[in-house]
Amino acid sequence: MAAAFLDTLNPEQRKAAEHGIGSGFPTGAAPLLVIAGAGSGKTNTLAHRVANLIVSGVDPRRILLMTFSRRAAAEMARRVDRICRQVLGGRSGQADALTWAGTFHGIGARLLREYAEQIGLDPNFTIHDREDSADLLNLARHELAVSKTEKRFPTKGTCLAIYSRAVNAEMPLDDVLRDHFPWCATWSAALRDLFAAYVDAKQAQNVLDYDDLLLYLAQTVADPSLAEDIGGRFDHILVDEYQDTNRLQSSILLRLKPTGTGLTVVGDDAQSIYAFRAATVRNILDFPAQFAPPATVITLDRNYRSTQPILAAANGVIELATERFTKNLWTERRSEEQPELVSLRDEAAQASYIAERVLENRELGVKLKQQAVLFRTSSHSGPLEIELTRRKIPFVKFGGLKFLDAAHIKDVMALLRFAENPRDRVAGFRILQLLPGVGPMAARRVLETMAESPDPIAALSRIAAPPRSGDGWGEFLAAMRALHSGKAGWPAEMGLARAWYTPHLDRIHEDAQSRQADLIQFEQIAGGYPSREKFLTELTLDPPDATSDQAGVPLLDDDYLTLSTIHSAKGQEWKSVFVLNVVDGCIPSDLGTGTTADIEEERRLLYVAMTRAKDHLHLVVPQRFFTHGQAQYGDRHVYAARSRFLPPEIMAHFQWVTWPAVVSAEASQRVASAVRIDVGARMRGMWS
DNA sequence: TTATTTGGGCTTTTT
DNA sequence: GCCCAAATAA
Repeated sequence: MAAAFLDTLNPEQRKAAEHGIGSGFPTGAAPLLVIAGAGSGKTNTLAHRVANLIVSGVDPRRILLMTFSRRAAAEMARRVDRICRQVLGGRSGQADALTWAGTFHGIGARLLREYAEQIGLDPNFTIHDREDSADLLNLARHELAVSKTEKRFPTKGTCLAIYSRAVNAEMPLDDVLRDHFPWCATWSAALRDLFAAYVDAKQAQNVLDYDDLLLYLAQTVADPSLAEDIGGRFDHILVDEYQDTNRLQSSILLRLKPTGTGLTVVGDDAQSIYAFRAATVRNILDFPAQFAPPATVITLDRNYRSTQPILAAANGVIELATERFTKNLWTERRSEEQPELVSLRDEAAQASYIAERVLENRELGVKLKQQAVLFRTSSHSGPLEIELTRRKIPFVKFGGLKFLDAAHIKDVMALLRFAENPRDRVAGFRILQLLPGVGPMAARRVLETMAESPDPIAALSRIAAPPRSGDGWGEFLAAMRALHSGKAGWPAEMGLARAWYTPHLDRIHEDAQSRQADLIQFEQIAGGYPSREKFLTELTLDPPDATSDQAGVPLLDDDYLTLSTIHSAKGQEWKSVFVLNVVDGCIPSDLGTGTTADIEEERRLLYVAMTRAKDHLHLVVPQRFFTHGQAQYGDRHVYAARSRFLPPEIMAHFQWVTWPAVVSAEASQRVASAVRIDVGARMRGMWS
């Protein structure tokens, strides 16, 4: 049965798409590892493999597809659907049946709700995001009174990072402290107590944090009969971006498919950039040997994305890595244009350079949507965002601060979550303190009374209004009861929540107006979800990750420039890519230069950024770099050196440019003398 | 007990 | 600049 739709693939891609399909099918596919370099058609290959499985008779509902983000999952489902329609002649609905596509965390949440009864979990658990987890940890921290000791105890954020790494790397606490948090090593015993209290609190409140979604699932499948039950629901499990999974995730996978039958993992060891989240490149490197006989390995090293000079430069960067990588990419896309290494004065010049080049590109026919600006740290794009706004160049920014992190959004989320799960103390603590006259003490008393009762909402109704809470208390009770009853239905409940919150918003925030606009947008987003539970769960696991200069998300047919952290740019590509601040201290980040492993990860980060470009690549090097930790327009700065990942020996891969081009003194003189301004009027204008 | 002010310490990437 | 904790005022 020659499948014509696979003819578009190259021989290696085709091998990956056809592996194990044939004799002994559908249960006989031996484990497969695909090492897929940047731009090697990885997503396309994986989509063809999934489509091929479906076309060959595998029930799509029995395929589990794990991706790194929901966006990636949706894209994969879309492509599979398209291929299936092509092959099966327009019969639709095949890929809709690809019901098990999502992130490890998302799949975990879904399976845990389904198996809750069997593992002693209340299926109505709510999920804490990182901030919530840190807040709960903080409450536990205060109760243990470790915050009062003479020497400063690690902050809640650090505590959570330590906890999270121990869980995700499946490492003992002391090893984690030694390897990653040596300055906290003296707190080992106190941290252990704190984590124990944290776990107790989560269980008493019926909440799970991100790590629990994996941890509970791992514990569930540690039971052989449950593992067989869950693993048996899927004939095939495919995992994308395997280089960015951690030990805990690989444990889950191996317990689901101990023999590796039906297992496919895809990834690129050279693009591993999530070690800070306990991802380990060992997962992908050690994968084949986990099985007997070992997994088949297929390498895709032909790059279809970038021109040869861009690839040569990227290969140059990654070849200097201390660890040898498994492959070098090659391409047949010739070009005369080398990547540019642009040297300029400071970040302000960097911003105008990019604005100008972006517009110039657009004149030449490259739409804004086909261009992107990438950076190591979200805040690095600040000056550029101001410049773009000034020049009215529309942009959307990915990564960094999220919509959901804004205080007013979190307030409304907390109210909804408290109604969903009245035992969720972090949500309750936040909401109660919004009421005038209610502070930490009053809130604590209310929550404690609720916690003791088998029916917390009834208990809440009986509590006497805290002194000085006024009308606020009655209104709060009414809102809580209405929301908890669920009578209004979804998304009407969102309107209810917003109506309750609006007076508080006006009272608390100066800029209530713009925040109110956010909330209206938030209500619209809510309408896209079928229920409150789905809304809360999915928004926590997959928050909208873009912010833009315009109110609301731009329409899909609008043209806009993409600004993104390098991490958030994973898997994407643009015709023209600019990388900001390719300077020691930014790439590598001065915070990430502790160990060799840290530095190597930063090198891969630059490699990932460079390999996003198809035709044009600009690495920008500002010579003067303003340090943070000071007022805006302060002048503390350092003279930055070009990133250590661009040493002299690979400079031949780049074309050097300085900007602005040197102008003769005479010309600049003429420009200066033509300018006339009234400084006095401007001074007076400052006060009128 | 709550609300507001002040001073000191830290400052990344994300499911 | 932002978060946090301690100090101070209501």
